[in-house]
Amino acid sequence: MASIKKNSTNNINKEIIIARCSEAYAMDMIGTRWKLSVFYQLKHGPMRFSALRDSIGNVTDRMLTLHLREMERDGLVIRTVYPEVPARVEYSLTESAVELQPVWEYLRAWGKRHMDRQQGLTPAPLHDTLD
Amino acid sequence: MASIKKNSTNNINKEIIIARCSEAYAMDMIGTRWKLSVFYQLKHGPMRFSALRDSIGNVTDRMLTLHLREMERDGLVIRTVYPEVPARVEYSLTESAVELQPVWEYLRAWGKRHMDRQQGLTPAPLHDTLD
DNA sequence: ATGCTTACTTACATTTTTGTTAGTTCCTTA
DNA sequence: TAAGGAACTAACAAAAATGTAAGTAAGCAT
Repeated sequence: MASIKKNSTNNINKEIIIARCSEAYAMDMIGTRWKLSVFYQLKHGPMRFSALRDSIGNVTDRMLTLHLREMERDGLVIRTVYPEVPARVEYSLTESAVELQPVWEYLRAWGKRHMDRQQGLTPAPLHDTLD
Repeated sequence: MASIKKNSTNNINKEIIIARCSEAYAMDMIGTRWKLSVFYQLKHGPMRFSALRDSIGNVTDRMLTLHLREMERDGLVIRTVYPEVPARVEYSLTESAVELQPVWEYLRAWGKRHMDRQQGLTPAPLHDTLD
């Protein structure tokens, strides 16, 4: 998120998948840590930076900024600066972002169903756990 | 994916989000590099490990194994071993995984629309790029 | 006994994402 | 002149995901 090495195998694989698969393109754009929270908070209208940060909780300024910047670049949020003092900056969802709503709803329902199905039959953890 | 530190801030944040938000739970389970490709390939029926690897292309044995193991643990794929020689192992989608199909379809359409909207108006890259 | 194939595993290296801490800038009010 | 709040940015550190290269087990054919 801070700097990317264009010709790493990692990045090349990512771009190959994205190029041939719009689902992957979409997933890549919406799948990182704080983006879902941003969608969720902005669902009912614009919010300023600090309100967003406080209502999400647990995000640092830096993390929120990084994710918002990516979302802005990707056409998912709009950033509006009001020339007041102290500064007021509001974020809102774009048309495209609003159109993702059905996905969240479906995934929410699916998630609940699946979680229930998995109850009780969850096997041992897959990875080593330190601590 | 190899080892996770239970009480890192990173992991704790992740678990907080997952705990209060089934969409996040779902996204967490389906959002890593090769999983979408696995869903896609297995859509029409079971496949053996090598076929999966070859049809995805660009995956290494290790990466494919890791992702399949997670998906198995998470109730998304079923692993069936046929006691032949050389070994034959087939992977297939679970009910739950099949029920994700609408999501892929929606995201595919959304991805295309959004990609078009973004055409031409793509600003400069967000991050530094080395090389 | 050796080689062959499939489906892995191991040990290690690199890249990417996430987090920590401490600034900075702008203008305003005390 | 100093303090203050909002919205950041910079430098650095840690954790997690991904990739590379080589090796392993099982057992049949040679």
